[in-house]
Amino acid sequence: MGRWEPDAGGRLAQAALALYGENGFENTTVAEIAERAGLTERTFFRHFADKREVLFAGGSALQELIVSVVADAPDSQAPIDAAAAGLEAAGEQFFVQERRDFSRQRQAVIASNPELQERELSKLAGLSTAIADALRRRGVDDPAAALTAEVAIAVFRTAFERWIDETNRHDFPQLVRESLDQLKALTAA
Amino acid sequence: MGRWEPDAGGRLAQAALALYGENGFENTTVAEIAERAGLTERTFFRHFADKREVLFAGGSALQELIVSVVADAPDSQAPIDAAAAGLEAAGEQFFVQERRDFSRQRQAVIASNPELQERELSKLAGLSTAIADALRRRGVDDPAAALTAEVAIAVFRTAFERWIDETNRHDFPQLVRESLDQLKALTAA
DNA sequence: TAGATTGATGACAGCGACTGACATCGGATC
DNA sequence: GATCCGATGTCAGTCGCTGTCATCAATCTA
Repeated sequence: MGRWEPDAGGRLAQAALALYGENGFENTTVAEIAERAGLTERTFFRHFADKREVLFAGGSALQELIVSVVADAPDSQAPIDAAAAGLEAAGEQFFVQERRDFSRQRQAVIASNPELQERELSKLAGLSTAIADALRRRGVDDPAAALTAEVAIAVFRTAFERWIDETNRHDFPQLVRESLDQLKALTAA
Repeated sequence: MGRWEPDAGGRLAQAALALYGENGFENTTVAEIAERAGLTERTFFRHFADKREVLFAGGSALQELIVSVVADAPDSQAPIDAAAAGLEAAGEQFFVQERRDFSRQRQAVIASNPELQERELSKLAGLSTAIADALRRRGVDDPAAALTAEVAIAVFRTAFERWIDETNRHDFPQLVRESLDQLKALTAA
């Protein structure tokens, strides 16, 4: 048995999401989050750079997975399809049925606060440049790489919104494919 | 003669840009900005919502101009061309030769600080939705309106980067047209 | 013209996000 | 068994930002 309860970061993230949902982001203090997690405010800032980051901690693993799939895609695959394959793979690992309620709650919190929306935009921009870099390493040149990455982000957002939707019955990879097909049809017109 | 020196907001913005450039955004306190402008910290926050916003105050006028041009574009014009016309008009009014140094300095400050980059992303996202709304009012339906707006933002960013560039000799509207043409050629391939 | 009103600013107290420095102590290492 | 290490606690401090009330020149009003 360790000196402390395990998974301090996870407990902090869980407490934060719960409190942000209950009282709103701006009405929640970091001290309250830490207290619910059985820790101190100082420890919160050792695990997360700031009060917003606690909602985006999982993003780096997501990004790494997408980038690795794009990097390992067969050469025959078109850039946009390689990027979409990355999104599908991410969906299979991160956006699964059991996490839908969590994702919904998290997204509701983000949607209700401008500071959190700013951070989300920043994270998506970072993901876009990471995908663009991966495409360039595949030999795609600019500005095609950057544009393809931005389109991929648009597909990702669309698919995620649909996946979150109450009435949705499809899984994330399928929604990625549908969104991508619709986009292709649009640009073909 | 008034009770106070005129243009308090302008003086604050000027002092802020200078200090951010001299010492960096995070090493500059709002009290310092206010002092250089001959005002108090409290007054700063009456003119600007927060320490970042002082660099983005002009953005609303830019957005309004772009939206109005998009709204008044002839019906015969394709959505993307209407959006581009808005960007060109904005360039003629805001991105003129005399302001190039100012824009460069401002952009250098933003580029050197993540918080400011977040705010800029947020402003561009707001501009994108405003353009998309204007296009919808012209009868463009989704998702074409949203996608066209995002493409317009990409064109704007590209044109702005080139306009800022030391070696550039072209004016902003021309760079908008060039960037748009390159983008069209890309999607046509 | 005297008095009321307005609007931009100042003064001040206070909260909360975030940081630096140092102490603590169970577990791993040698 | 001594030593080191790493996660946490404690505490003081800075700074962004807000609420509240006072000030006072300009302007309006009776």
